[in-house]
Amino acid sequence: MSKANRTKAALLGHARQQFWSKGFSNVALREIAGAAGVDVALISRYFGSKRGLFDATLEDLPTLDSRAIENSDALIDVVVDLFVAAPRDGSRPSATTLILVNAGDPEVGDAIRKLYDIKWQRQLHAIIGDEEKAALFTAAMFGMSVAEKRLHLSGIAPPQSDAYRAQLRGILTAALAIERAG
Amino acid sequence: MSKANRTKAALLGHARQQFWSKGFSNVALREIAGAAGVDVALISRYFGSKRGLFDATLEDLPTLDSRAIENSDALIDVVVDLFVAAPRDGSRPSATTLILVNAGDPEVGDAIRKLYDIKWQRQLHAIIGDEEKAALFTAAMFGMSVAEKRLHLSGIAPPQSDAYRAQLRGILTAALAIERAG
DNA sequence: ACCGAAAGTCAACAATTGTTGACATTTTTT
DNA sequence: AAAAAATGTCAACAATTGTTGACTTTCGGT
Repeated sequence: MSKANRTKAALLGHARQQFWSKGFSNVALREIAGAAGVDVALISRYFGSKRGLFDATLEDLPTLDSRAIENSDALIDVVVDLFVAAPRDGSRPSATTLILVNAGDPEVGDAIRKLYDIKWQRQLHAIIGDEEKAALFTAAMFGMSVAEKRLHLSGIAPPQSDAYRAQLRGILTAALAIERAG
Repeated sequence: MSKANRTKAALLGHARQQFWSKGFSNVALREIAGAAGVDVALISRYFGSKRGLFDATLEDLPTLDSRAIENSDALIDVVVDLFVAAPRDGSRPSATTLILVNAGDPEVGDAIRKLYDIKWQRQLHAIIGDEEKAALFTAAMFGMSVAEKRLHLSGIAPPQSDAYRAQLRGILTAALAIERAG
């Protein structure tokens, strides 16, 4: 890897870490450049603008591969594993966190929501086969993410315990079991 | 009401509307002052600082009165009513929205979470009587809030329809019904 | 070793933002 | 009506931020 590419990668890594945990507007480019041990000007050169750098981090957003998941039970396994496997040291904030911390930002909010729709919601709909259940499933996912990562509720089990898996599995299963309304 | 108090109230109202929908750091004081038809300098005079004005809006955070709610069934009714009654025109953003849009803000995030704990989580715990169920209940609440107000998922029913009430009631009931893990 | 491109630094910019103090206007009190 | 207090405006500040262009330094190929 060329020197420039290594620098780009370093910038991208720190950018993701910061943008995805504090939100687009709460991060100063000089922080990112400083963390990467490089001058701010390189960001403009390599990524065009702050927004360009942010958009580049969005490439890292994981996709739910609907072909590899046969039914709702398998889906729950995959999602639970994703949640449990996510590092808690802040080195790689989750996709749900990305969405949450940018929820109020008028500049990037729409772009993120659109991306989430394409990379997650459509696959969920395809797997679950019911738009309402897919929406409630998403609600359960984000709810757990907020409760654990943002509110730090003491009623949520430690993130890598079996009890946590059970809670997560419980609410996801329950969301899928809600019978159609009206 | 004195002239000054009316101005204070106007500033406070627009501040709440903006802070609670876009987040603390995404709002410029000149926007708020402009909306109130007054000069920015008055904010410093009446509220000390931007943070002072923000903290003043936090007084409006609704409290869950645990004494008036006898059991979990009544709790669900109250919460569903709160969600359905919330105005959707942005004039009075909900408490959940306040927390979500400020999730990534290092400056005010902690203060808000502490306040939520005092004004909501403890009451929920008292009513439900089980810390784990209270946490899952909160997760369900926030999940629905994200799914509807932020992600605008088409699988969520229109916010004031009976179908929406049913969805909300469904996931809240389900959260309380999850049997203890491990 | 030399040359040129690649990689990076530095200083300065314009815009925005929170905050402050001096000043003007309005309202109340004497 | 005059004085005084309350209310509000205005201009300027210092700090921060994204962005740009000119200048250095580093490095690979000849």
